[in-house]
Amino acid sequence: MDKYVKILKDNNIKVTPQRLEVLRYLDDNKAHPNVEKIYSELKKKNPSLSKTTVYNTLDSLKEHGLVQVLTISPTESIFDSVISPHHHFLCKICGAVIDIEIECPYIEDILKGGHRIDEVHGYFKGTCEECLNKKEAQ
Amino acid sequence: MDKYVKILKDNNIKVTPQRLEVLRYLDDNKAHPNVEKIYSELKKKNPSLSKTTVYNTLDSLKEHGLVQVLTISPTESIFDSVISPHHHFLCKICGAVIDIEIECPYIEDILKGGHRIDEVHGYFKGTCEECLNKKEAQ
DNA sequence: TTATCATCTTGTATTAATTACAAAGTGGTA
DNA sequence: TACCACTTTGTAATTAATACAAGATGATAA
Ligand SMILES: [Mn+2]
Ligand SMILES: [Mn+2]
Ligand SMILES: [Zn+2]
Ligand SMILES: [Zn+2]
Repeated sequence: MDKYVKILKDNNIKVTPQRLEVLRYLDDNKAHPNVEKIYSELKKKNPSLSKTTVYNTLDSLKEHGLVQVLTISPTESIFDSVISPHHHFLCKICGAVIDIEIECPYIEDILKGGHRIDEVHGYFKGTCEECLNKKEAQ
Repeated sequence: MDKYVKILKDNNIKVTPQRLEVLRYLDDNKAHPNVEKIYSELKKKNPSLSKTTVYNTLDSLKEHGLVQVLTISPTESIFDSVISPHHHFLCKICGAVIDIEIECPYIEDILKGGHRIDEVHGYFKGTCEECLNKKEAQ
């Protein structure tokens, strides 16, 4: 059985071509795309694709814990099919979102508090190495 | 000299009644308000206040490092006049944003990497203690 | 096989946060 | 007092996200 068909079936999500394509796109593109990027890329292969379907599919994948939604950008949600805990860096010049492979060491402490924690996000914002080099070259 | 007048002058921001009121509001209200909250509260005292002015003022305060902008909510920016590094918890039920008094221990390591880091955000999302208790009582 | 029915996709309309812009107001300086 | 740069205000425009209804799809059961 196709890898993505199995993922959807295992999560009791009905298998549709649109959902398979979104899932495949996220798995193949780890560069933290936004909705517009996912939509415009998939629309090349399937011109009748609706942006509403992309939103609905991403909601569904999120509800089943198959993607995480990052709020590192102040203007839009971006999507990450890597579920394992890691941090992110946002370059405020070029907009790139880069993985930072660290994990919050306080989670155990926080979990002892009264709140129930479902998501952990570590965000750094600044200027990426590439943009720093470009600026220096000027 | 008034505390807030001094803050603005020290940062070369022209002193205006609107800016003083925004600054005072943020200093008095640590509950992480959004723009709408700041605007509607200040409009009670100054009915001619424009929301654009609130946006402009918050931008200016942010540029001068006098407030930090949290992107913990997927729908809106929220503002924190506490600049010292601390983490935040968002209750996805009631929307409350609560301070978590911990600091990222990896900043030194990250700073050794190639990116320039200007902002550090630690976000936890889930259900707050109060909402958990309410649910249990049902 | 065919009818039924819930679910999904699509396209459009709407909402809501934010930004753009221009006109009017304000205040310091020459 | 006149000038000028900056600020405030109100409105229009933009844009991400959501709401909604009509048509498509596909599994199930008669
Ligand atoms: Mn990632
Ligand atoms: Mn805070
Ligand atoms: Zn960059
Ligand atoms: Zn709560």
